[in-house]
Amino acid sequence: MSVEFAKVLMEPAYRKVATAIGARILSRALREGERLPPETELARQFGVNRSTVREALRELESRGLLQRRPGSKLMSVSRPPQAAIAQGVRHALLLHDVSVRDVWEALTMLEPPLAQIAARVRTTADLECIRAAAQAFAAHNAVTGQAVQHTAEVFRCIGRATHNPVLGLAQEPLLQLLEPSLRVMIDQVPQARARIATAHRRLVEALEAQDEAAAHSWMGRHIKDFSRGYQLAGIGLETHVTADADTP
Amino acid sequence: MSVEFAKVLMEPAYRKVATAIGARILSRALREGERLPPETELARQFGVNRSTVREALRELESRGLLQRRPGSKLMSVSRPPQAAIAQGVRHALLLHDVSVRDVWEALTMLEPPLAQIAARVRTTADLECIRAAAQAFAAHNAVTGQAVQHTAEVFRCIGRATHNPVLGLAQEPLLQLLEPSLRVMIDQVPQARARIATAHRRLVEALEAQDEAAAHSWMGRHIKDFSRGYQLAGIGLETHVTADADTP
DNA sequence: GGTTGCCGGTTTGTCCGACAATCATACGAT
DNA sequence: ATCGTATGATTGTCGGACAAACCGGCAACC
Repeated sequence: MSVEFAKVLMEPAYRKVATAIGARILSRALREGERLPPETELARQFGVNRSTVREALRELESRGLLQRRPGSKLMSVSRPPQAAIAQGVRHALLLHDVSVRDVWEALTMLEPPLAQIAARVRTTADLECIRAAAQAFAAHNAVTGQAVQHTAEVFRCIGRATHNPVLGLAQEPLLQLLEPSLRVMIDQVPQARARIATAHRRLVEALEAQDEAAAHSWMGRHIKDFSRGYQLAGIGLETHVTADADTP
Repeated sequence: MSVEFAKVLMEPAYRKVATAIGARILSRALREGERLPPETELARQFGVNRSTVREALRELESRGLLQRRPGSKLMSVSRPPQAAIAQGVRHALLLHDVSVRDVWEALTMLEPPLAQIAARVRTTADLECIRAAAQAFAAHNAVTGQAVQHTAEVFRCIGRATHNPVLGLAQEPLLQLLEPSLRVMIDQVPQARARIATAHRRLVEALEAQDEAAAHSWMGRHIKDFSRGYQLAGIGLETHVTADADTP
C-alpha cells in the first residue's frame, strides 16, 4: 500500500456542467441540430446559477459542439465544423513554433497517397468540383491572394474526393498554415503560377482517368515544387510559420 | 452594384474580449507562461463586467490558450497541449461518424513515412524512449487495457522521434480513435499480442540501424496487420468508431 | 391580399453587488 | 526556527436586474 494520497481534484461547477452536456452530445443522446433548453431552464436542471451555465456554454461553443443557428437564440447541437477544428490545430501549431519544413514535410507525406485514394474513389461530382477549382485558379490567379485561395481550394476538393473525413480534417490546418508563406512564394517566383497550373492539369487528368499511380506521382511533384519555390523565393525552410489574418 | 446588403454582424462582447486576448497570445505579445491580470483588472481594462470577462476566459481556456497553473489562481498563457487539441479533433471526428476504415486508412498513409523519417532523424534518447515503450508492451500486455496503451505509446514515441510537431499532432487523434476497437481486437485475437511484439522488435531494429526503408516497410506491415486483426475479431471496417472514456 | 405597425412573452447579453473558499504573504507567538 | 494567525487578493458561485432582440399573433391599412 502506498501512503501517497490521490490528488484531490476540485472541478469547478462550470466544468462539470460543460462535461455533462458534452457527454450527452458525444453519446448522441442529444442529436445534431437539436436545440438546447434556454439557459434559465438549464440552470434549474443543473441546480446552478445561470452565469455558471453560461460559462459552460461558452466552453462547448468554442469547441464547436454547440452553435447558435442564425435567427435562433437557443443553442443547438452541432458537429464541430472543420474550419473550427482546423483553426484550433493551427493555433496550437503556431504556438509550437513549427517551421515551414515541418508543415511541408507533413504535406509531402499526406498528399500523394491522398490523391491516390481520391483517384480511386472519386465520384463524378468530386471531379467536377476539382476541375472547377483548378479552372478558377487558371482563370483568376493575377491577384496573389486569390491564387493562394484557389490553390488551397484544389487541395480541399481532392481531400473531399477521398470521402474520408479524417483526411480532410488532417490536411486543412496544414493548408491554412502554409498559406502565408505560399503567398510570399507565389508573389516572388514568376513561374510559380504556371507550374501550379500545370500540376493542376495533370492531377485532373489523372483523377479523370482514375489513374492512381499518376495522381500519386503528380501530387508528389506538385508538393515538391513548393519547396523549390520556397528556395527561389528565398524562404528558408526553417522559418517559423506565421500567424495569418483569422477572418479573411 | 448589388442591392444586397452585407449581413450585419453583431459580435457579443465576450467574443470580442476573447479574440482580443487570443490575438495577443497568437502574436506573442503575451508569451508562454506569462500570467494574465486578475479578472477584475481585465474587466476594468476592457470596460466590461467581470462576468463577461469570465465567459471569454472559458473560451480561451477550452482552446488551451490559457490554463491555470496548479497552485495559482491567475490564468497563465499556455501553448495548447497536444492532448487538448487531439481531444477536440477526436470529438469532431466522432460526431462526423468516421469509420474504422477511415481512421485505419489515414494511419496507413501516415505511419510508414513517419517511421521512415524517425529512422532518419531519431536521436539516441528517442530510440531509448521507443525501446522502453516496446519493452513495456512486451512485459505488460496481459491486461488488455495496458496492452492497448503501450501499443499507442510506441506510436507516440516514434512520432516524437521525427521532431516534427505536426506529425505528432496529426497522429494523436487517430491513436485515440482507434483505441476502443483496438481493445476489442487485442482481446479477441489470440495471436495479436505476439504479432504486435514482433512488429515492435523489427521497428526498433530498423530505427537502431537508421534503416529508413526497413522502418517504412515494417510500419506498413504493422498497420496492415491491424486490418487483418479486425477481420479476425469480426470488426467490420465500416463500423463507426465509438466514444471512449475521456478520463482514463 | 399583402404589407405594415404594434403588443406581449421569451431569451439572451450584460451588468451590479455579494459572499464563501482558497491562496500568498506577512506578522506574531511559542 | 516552526507554527499559527491575521490580512488581503482572487476566484467560484450566486441572486437579481434590465435592455435589446426575436417570435408569434393580431389589427390596421394600402
